Amino acid sequence: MIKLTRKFEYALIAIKHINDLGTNNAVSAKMVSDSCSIPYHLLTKILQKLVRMGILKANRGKSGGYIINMHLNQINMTDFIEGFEGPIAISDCVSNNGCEILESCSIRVPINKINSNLRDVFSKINLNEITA
Amino acid sequence: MIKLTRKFEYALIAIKHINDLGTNNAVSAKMVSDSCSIPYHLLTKILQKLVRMGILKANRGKSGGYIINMHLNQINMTDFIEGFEGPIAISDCVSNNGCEILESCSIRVPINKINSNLRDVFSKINLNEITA
DNA sequence: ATAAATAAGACTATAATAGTCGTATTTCTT
DNA sequence: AAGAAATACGACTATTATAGTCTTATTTAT
Repeated sequence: MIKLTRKFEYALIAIKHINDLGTNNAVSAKMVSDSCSIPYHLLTKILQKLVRMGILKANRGKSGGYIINMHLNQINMTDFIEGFEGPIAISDCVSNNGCEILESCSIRVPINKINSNLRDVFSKINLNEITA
Repeated sequence: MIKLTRKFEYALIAIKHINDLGTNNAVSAKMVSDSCSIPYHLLTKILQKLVRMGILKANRGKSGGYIINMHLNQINMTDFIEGFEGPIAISDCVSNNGCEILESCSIRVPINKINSNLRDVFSKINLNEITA
């Protein structure tokens, strides 16, 4: 119900590991995979997404790897979650997506309020607090 | 990732409907099912759980049904969620349940902090605010 | 050239959630 | 006493979401 996906956890762990090894050294997916016990191919897809999000920068080719591309204290968790997983929507009615009883739903308003509260909580936490 | 289960939504909708029809009239599962478009057999299991939680009281036999058994303003969402779905644990490490890298996990502390924040948010919302 | 790296998409496996079905039990009504 | 209408409960199936694997292409330092 309210549980981070494993991919999301892997993303946080990978970011921390890459961040720990310094801003100048590119860290390869293999290194992260070995150090953090994350399945290699799954990890590469996660890292590629983080590159597309602008959080990591990838150096291709031999002796390539990933480096941190943004200041982690400038990325809040709401943005990070929504960039990684899509909109925070505890119920379909929040995003108007596929709810069949939208018109008649009796709890739409409070559900949306809770959703808004959750976004607020996450927006006050920055990535650097997690990878610190 | 952070999404209410449909069962949980059904529970809220059902509680509201039963509450709306008054404290004295028992409301049958069939009535709730028809009014709220919730699959009957699924609903009955949900209602039975709410009875076990003490939120509803069931009258068995003909002309039986369910009535509200607790003041909804005395039930906060943390308790409700945890009674209905189990402990709020955004990650396995929160509950020490089945996480294989618990010892070496680099993000355990901040994850637990976020989990605690979430429980706080939910504990400030009472059931009556949702079914109001 | 070659080795070691990222990129990307198709595919499979597993787990969680949702929904169905059958049967037993209770109790009001007649 | 019988029947109808209700809750109780467990076993089963279907669907969906998540996790993980495999293959191939591309890039680049040495």
